[in-house]
Amino acid sequence: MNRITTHTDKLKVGINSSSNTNCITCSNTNCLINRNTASKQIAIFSEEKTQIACKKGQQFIIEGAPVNGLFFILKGKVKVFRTGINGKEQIVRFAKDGDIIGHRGFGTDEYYSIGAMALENTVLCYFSGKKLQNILKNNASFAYDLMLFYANELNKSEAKVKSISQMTVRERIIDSLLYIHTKFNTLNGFLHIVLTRKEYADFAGTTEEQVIRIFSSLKKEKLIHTKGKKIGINDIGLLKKEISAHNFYLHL
DNA sequence: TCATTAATCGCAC
DNA sequence: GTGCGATTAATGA
Repeated sequence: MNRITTHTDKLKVGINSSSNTNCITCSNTNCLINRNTASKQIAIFSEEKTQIACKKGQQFIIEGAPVNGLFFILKGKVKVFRTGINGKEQIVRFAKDGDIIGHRGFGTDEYYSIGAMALENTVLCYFSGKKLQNILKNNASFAYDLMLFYANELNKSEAKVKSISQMTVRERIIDSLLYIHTKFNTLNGFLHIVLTRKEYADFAGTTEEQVIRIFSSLKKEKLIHTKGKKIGINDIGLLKKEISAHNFYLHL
C-alpha cells in the first residue's frame, strides 16, 4: 500500500528482533517516550527495550499470564479485550501507534486481566517492569506524562461504563463508530481500520446480529456506506447529533 | 478457481 | 432485543 507498510513488513522477523528502532530517531510522534526527547535519558530507552513483531491476528497478551512489563506500539493496530463468563469477548479499547498496552497491571505482581491481539501486522516496543522502573525513577517528565496517560485512561473507562449501561444498542453502535473515526480517521472515504462486525459488537457491548441490523438501517438512512468489511461515514455531524441528545461526551 | 470465513436475513422466542 | 440456522458474499491460498 504505502511506504510505511512496506517498512513494517521488513520488520516482521518474529519475537525478539535484534534490529531495534532507535528511540532518538523514531518517527512515532504519538509515543510518550518520543515526546520526552528533550531528556538526555532518552538514549536509555533504546537500550532497555525489546522489539517484537506481531502478525495480524497474533495475541501477545494472554489473560491470566503474569504481568512483567509494558508494551508500546511502534506501528500497528491492536485490540484489548476481556473474556466474559460464557466466552463473550468485551473489547475494552483499541490502540494504535504510540499507545501503551498492558499498563493496568504494571508495577504489581499480578496477572493480566486482559488480552491483546494485533489487528494487523504490528511492531511493539517492550520494556520489562524492572528496567522501566529505573527509568521512571530518574525521569520526572516521563513519569508525569505516564501519570496523565493513566488518568485519561481511567476517565475513558468510566465513560465506557456509562455508555454500555445507559445507551441503546443503536446509540452504542453509533458511538463506537464515532470513536473509531476519531481514533483511526478515514482513508479513501472509509474508516482506516478493518474490523469484523463481531468486533464492533464486542466493543459496543452487543451482538453481531445487532450490529448488522443497525448498519443496514444506517445504510438505508444514508448515514453510512459499506464495502465488504470497510465502513464509511457519510455525515459525522448527523451521527453525532443522534447521541448528543443524551449529553454523553464519550471517548474524549 | 475452490474452500474457507464472514456477512446477512428470516424467524422463533 | 436476542439467538439460531440457512443463504449469500467476500476473502485468500
